Amino acid sequence: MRRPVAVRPRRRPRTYHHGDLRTVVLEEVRGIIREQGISVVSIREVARRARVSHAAPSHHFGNKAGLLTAFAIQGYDLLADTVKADIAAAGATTPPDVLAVMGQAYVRFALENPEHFGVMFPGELVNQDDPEYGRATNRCYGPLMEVVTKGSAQGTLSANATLVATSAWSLVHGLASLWLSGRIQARTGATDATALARAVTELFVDRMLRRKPV
Amino acid sequence: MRRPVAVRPRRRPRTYHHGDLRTVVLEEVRGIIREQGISVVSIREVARRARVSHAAPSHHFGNKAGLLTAFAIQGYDLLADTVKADIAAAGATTPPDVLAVMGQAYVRFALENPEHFGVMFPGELVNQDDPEYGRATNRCYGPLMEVVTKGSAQGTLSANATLVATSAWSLVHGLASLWLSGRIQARTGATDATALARAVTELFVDRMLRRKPV
DNA sequence: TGTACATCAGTGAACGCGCGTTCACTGATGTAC
DNA sequence: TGTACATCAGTGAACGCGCGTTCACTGATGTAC
Repeated sequence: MRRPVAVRPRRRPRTYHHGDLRTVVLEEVRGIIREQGISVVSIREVARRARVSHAAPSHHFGNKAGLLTAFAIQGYDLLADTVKADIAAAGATTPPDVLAVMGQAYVRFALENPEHFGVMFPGELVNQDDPEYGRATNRCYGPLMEVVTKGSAQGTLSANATLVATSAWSLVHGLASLWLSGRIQARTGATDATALARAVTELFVDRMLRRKPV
Repeated sequence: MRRPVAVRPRRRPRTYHHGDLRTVVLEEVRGIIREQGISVVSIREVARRARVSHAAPSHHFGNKAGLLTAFAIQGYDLLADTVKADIAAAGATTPPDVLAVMGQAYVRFALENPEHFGVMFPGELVNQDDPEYGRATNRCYGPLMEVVTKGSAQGTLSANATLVATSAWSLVHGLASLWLSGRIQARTGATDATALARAVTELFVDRMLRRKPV
């Protein structure tokens, strides 16, 4: 079975040690969700796609909850990176501008990574006690709280900053969720999610954050 | 096994025909989700709780997708009823007022029926081709489109009414989702969802719908 | 440069379980006469 | 009021399947000397 001649040609004749199995397994999780849905994710299916024995993923992630927790953590890190990069790219500095960019980045992340987004939020699948999980979520919420606090102190955001932050977050989260479930397209005929996200976000910022009070 | 003397005391010695199995099964679906999570829902578990053979639910719903579709349909009907009742109770008549009430009713529905809410929106579990499903969702979206169209024609809602409607829907959907996942409580320390929903909705209506333009 | 050895990553077999679906059946109900 | 019969609702056994987890193991790697 381990002879150089390939008895099972599709079986990778590579080394015994995979090299980067952890990364590959997380990619396969994503692939399964994208192609077949989250209910199909299993340790055995993921191992099959990665061409390793089904005990190998358990070796890395402990159990199924550990696997999905790792996938969710990857999602939070990616979200934090996306938001950070977009703020830098837009050169946004004032709290209202930063908030507007953050909102669009949030939606962009969800649309580009629906597989992660769908695992990060229901929460039922994930081991929320994992300290890495807490660290990763803090990387996302920290910047939001920071900008809201700053804007509140400066007076560039209205006094009830927490309420505004909650509204902003709800707005973009709901927009992303409804778009991903296909409801918005079905009901409004919209086809360009990015344009819609920009319109919704800018409307919100203009009206709610009084960027240019008249 | 069917003698009057109860061999298995917990087994209902009732009639062979259950009488209202369909209703009971849907209640058990709700119970399972509430107590153990949606991943635990299965035809066999639902049958166990209803004290019938596991073939009985299949007889009513065809298969598992049929069961969850029926549950989602029940949710949409309940949502439509909730919104309708709240509008009537509030005596709202102008489009902005109606929209504000609808938003709060949407959140109230989600908070009071998290089990249904969680099945209605992911969509992966549900047979969306079911004509009853289409009917039930139309009962929900119809009134929203109606009030937006009316307000747009009257001029009581801003011209880009579809954008406002999408924003409103996203806002309350996101608020409900994030609250149910526990994120908002964890991050803002809020404890009263109803009060928060009122505050968010009223802020939105006041700023976005220009009820009293200054 | 070579060797011994500890550590690590992945294997493969085994376990017990709960699941969805199907099917011939049977008990109960209700309707026609 | 009684009877025959069609229809309906629920039964119980059987099927094959994929799953998560565990465990003794083995091949590969890397480090100390």
